[in-house]
Amino acid sequence: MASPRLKREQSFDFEEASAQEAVGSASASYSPPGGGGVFGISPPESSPRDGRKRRKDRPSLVKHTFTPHFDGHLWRKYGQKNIKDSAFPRLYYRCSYREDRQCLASKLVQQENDDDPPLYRVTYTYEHTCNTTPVPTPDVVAEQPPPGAAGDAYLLRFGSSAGGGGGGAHQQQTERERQQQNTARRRPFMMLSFDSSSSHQLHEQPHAFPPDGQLPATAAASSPSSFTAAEALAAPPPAPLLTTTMNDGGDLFSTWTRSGIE
DNA sequence: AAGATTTGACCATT
DNA sequence: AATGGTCAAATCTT
Repeated sequence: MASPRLKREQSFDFEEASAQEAVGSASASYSPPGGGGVFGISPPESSPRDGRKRRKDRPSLVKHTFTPHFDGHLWRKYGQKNIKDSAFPRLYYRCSYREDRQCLASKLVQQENDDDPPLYRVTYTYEHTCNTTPVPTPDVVAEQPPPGAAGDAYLLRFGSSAGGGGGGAHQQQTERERQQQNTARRRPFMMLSFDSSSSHQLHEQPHAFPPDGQLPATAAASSPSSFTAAEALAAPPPAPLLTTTMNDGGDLFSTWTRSGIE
């Protein structure tokens, strides 16, 4: 129509952000058909209409992080939608090389809390086939491998991507966000260097862990390198709930919930 | 000017 | 029917 653009006031749904969003959903976690990469992703096969594919057939990996934009890959935002069950909108990103390398990797970023260090739930879909060199991600995330590969094991990665080729790929999105949001409340990134030299990162959590929950976080302190599910398998907690808090020093905060997909 | 982002609308799935 | 996800055009920034 003649209306170039109707800037509609985006009235956010102030639903009081009740913490009752998908609590203990009986939805299955998702069962990947075959083995693949980290996601156990299967080839896209055929995409008649492009995009609109069955959400059920898409492998997804849910992660929690404070820096959803710093995962070592370049993403291009292609959409935003407000979810009914969430007080914050959901951001849709796709690999910047999607057209260049047909990288179907995509991710959904959704803010869960409005805490000082807001926690974002990132849902990765498909794996990167762009063959790009991921940059080190100074962030702490909790990965949940698809069931079937190793059962209900989780994978905690602290500052993953040890490669660090230094491709010099600056995150344009980050700059963009800073200008647009300009929250001025965000403190500089937390450089979490899990090195054996310093042992004051993962411990002294003010919050009490589950009685029987042997949080790998403690073990992580001992294992500066990447923490593998194998370690966690040593003592699988009865409750699939991981809650890692960070002390006032502002360092770490991991939250993993089994109800990733709803 | 090009690329990236934003917003609205359409469509697919549930 | 409702929600979520994606596409497309327009807009903005670099």
